Parts: sequence; structure tokens; C-alpha cells
Amino acid sequence: MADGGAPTISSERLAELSGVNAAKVRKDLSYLGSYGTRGVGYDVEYLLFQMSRELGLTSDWPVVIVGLGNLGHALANYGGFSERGFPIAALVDADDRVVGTSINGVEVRHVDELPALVAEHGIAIGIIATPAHAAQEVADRLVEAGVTSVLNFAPTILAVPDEVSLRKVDLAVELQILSFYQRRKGDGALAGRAGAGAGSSPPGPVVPGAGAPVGPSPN
Amino acid sequence: MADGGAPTISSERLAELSGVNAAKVRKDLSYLGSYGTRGVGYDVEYLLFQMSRELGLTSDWPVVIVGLGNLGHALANYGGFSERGFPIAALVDADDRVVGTSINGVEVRHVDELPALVAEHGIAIGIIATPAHAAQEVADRLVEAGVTSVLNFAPTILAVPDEVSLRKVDLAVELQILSFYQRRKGDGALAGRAGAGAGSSPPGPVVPGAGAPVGPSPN
DNA sequence: GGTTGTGAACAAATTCACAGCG
DNA sequence: CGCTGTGAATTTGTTCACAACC
Repeated sequence: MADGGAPTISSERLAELSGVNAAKVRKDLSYLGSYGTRGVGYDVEYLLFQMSRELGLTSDWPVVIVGLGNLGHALANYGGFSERGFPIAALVDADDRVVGTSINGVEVRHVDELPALVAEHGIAIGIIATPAHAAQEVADRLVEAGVTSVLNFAPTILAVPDEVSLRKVDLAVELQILSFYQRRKGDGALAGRAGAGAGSSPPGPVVPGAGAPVGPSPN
Repeated sequence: MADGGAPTISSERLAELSGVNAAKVRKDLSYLGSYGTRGVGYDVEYLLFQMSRELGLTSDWPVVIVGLGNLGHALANYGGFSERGFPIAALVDADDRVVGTSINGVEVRHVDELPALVAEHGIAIGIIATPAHAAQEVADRLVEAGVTSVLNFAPTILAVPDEVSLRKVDLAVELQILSFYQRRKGDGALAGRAGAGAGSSPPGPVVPGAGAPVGPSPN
């Protein structure tokens, strides 16, 4: 709405766009404070600012990307990070053939320099884009270097100290969720919202055998 | 647990490992049926199978990846998909310099061939790894070709028909979530679980200014 | 007239607590 | 005796509905 230049928006419209109930929009927004105007709606820019503020998105959080294979490269080239307040302050890899090259104006440094880089740039978030087998060691090194949040793209479960936040992006899980809706379509059941819509059975192709839910046999 | 070879597991232990209440584990599992043994616990392999079955993960869902830049390459090379029942059946791109090359034994075809590829391989899921500006057109073509689920990595909001499932992986949002926990650490407030733990304030570096939550001024 | 903000009503989810079973 | 499975109690979340206000 902000990009489109609309000055205000009603809870009704927000509800429509996000696929939820208007009362819920209002109640949720009310927890931020009373930023709406009765009879008019919410000032788009102002609401956006208040939401950003409450979510702590008003300051930058420099990040380091560890591992510059295909995925690391993709992440480093992805402009959306800086734009959204997460400038890529450093890139590190263990491979000497990669160290010294530059991506998007940032030079790849050796992983041994992590502590210095973290301190220098005030990095709080580390992104792991290494192969699975290297991920745990990288996580340990990140934590050691002072990073307090880790975003893991490697297909492995990592262990970090309790005080370190950890999130895992598991691409296969995303596909599993989609395939779950798929199956429901096959069943002819009504599907919930998957990001921006999912419904009942279209002509669509392929529905490999997957039995309908089975009633449990009593113990 | 299965990898570790444990034959059974209790709801108590599952709860511990996943950070939830044991009663919840039991109640949730009970919806699958009565697959536990009183006084013993759940048979790990058997439970795993029943869960897979209920989630519809017992059959393969071939996927197509559209766009073979860094991210597309990374996805195509990522072995975890086939392993988890999502074989990469096709790769397509619009760039003639990429078309004809092979990744992981799969040849990159021209995007115009989408309908044929979808039909041939019974593809139900399309993965969009193109630049943002191309994403909507790709989505349209995927739907046109008969794909019924779309996983979008491009940093854009896509519109698809209601009957098509859509998920978006937004990497910046993942970082936002981490930074939200960051801020809570700064506040000294207790943090919830972020995948595998988040807690109170460690020595950690950098905490750029972000004001504490402010009480709303009454209308 | 239109839309917010919010108590109250309602609905859903979680946890308790214990009977039942292995 | 230990652990599941599950009604009942409790807590949490959502929606209704309307007074307050622009």
C-alpha cells in the first residue's frame, strides 16, 4: 500500500489483503497503540513506522555469510538484505580458491578471521551456507566469535548454546507443506491458506497414490 | 532417534527434544491413532512411518526449478530434495546460454517447454528461482502448464488462482525474526524458542538503539 | 456515514490429572 | 510400576457487536 502511495487503509481492506478477519486486524494493531483514525482508517506510512519500530526494524543488523558455494553466492548477490536493514558486512569461506574474490563489493575473507570481522563490524547474525558436514563447526566458530543469532541453510540440525537464537531454513519442509495441500486437493477437502491461497480440486495433473486418512483402530 | 537406532521413545522425551509439553505430544499423536504402547512408549520406526503416511510423504512429488542463476543452481545441486521425496524432474530457464547445460544430470530446457515437461513428468510443484521482475510471468506460465503448487524464492508477492497453493520463502523475514529475538535479549526480557533456543542477555556485541516498547497514548 | 477500539461471547488449543493398560 | 490416551479444566485466541469518535 505504501509503494502504491495510498495514504490510509482500513482494517477491512487489510483483512481482505491478508485473508483474515477485520476484527483481528484491529485487535492486533491495537496492541501497538491507537494509531488509527475512526471513520478514516490507518495512516499507511505512520502504521508502517510504528510496526517497524515495535519489531525492532529501525536499526541495521549487519550479517556475515559463511560458505560461498552456490547458495552463499546467491545470498550474497541477493539485494534484498541490505534493503531491509541487514547489510552484508562480511563473507567468509574456508576454501583458499574463494578467499580473496569479491561478491557485490565485499571481499571474501578466511573463516579464521571471523572473530576480528564480527568485532569490527558489530555483527550479531551469522548465516550458514556451507555443506552439511561443515555446519556444526561453523556454528561453533560463529558463537565463539560473538554472534548471537544463527540462520542455518545447511540440511543439518545444529546445537548452539541456549542464549543463541537459531533458525533453520529447510527447503524440503517447504515442499512437504505444499505437497500436503496437494494431497488435500486430491481428497477433495477444502484447503486452508498456504501463503496466498489454496482451494479445492482443479484439473491439475499427477496425484500419486496416497491413501485417505484412516480412522485409528482403538488401542 | 531413528538414525540413532533407538527402538522406542516416550512422549516425555519427545516433549523435551521439541520443547513442548508431554501431554501435547500425546494428544497430537493420538490424532494419528493409537500407536504407542502403555508403559513403554512409541516405536520409533513405526511412528515415523505413520506420520509420513498421514502427511502424504509416502509417494514422490516431482518438481521443476525455474531460473538457474546462483539460487537455482544451489537448489538444483542440493541433494536433500530427491532424498525427501521431491525429485528434480526438470530445470528450465529463459537464457539460451544456460539452456542445454546440465546440473546434477538434469539438462536445462527452455521455459517454453514447460507444458510438455510438466505433462511428461507429472510435475505438480514448481519452484521459482528467477529475478523478481520475471517471477509473476513464470508463475503464470507454471499455472498455465498445469502446476498446482508454487514455491517462490523471488522477493515479490505473486498472484495465483485460488486453487493453486503458493508459498514464499522470504530470506529477509527470517533475518527479521532473528533480529526480533536479538532485541528482546537487549531488553533483558525472556525470549521464546527460535527453532532451538533463545534466552536472556549474553555478552554479545552490537545492540543498536531501538527504544523499549512504548505505552500507547489513549486515542 | 464510516471506521476504530474493545469488552463480552464464543471457539480453539493446551494442560492437567488420572483411569486403563502393558 | 510406567507410560499412554483422553475427558475435563484451564488458558489462550478469535470474533461479535457496538459505543465512541472523526
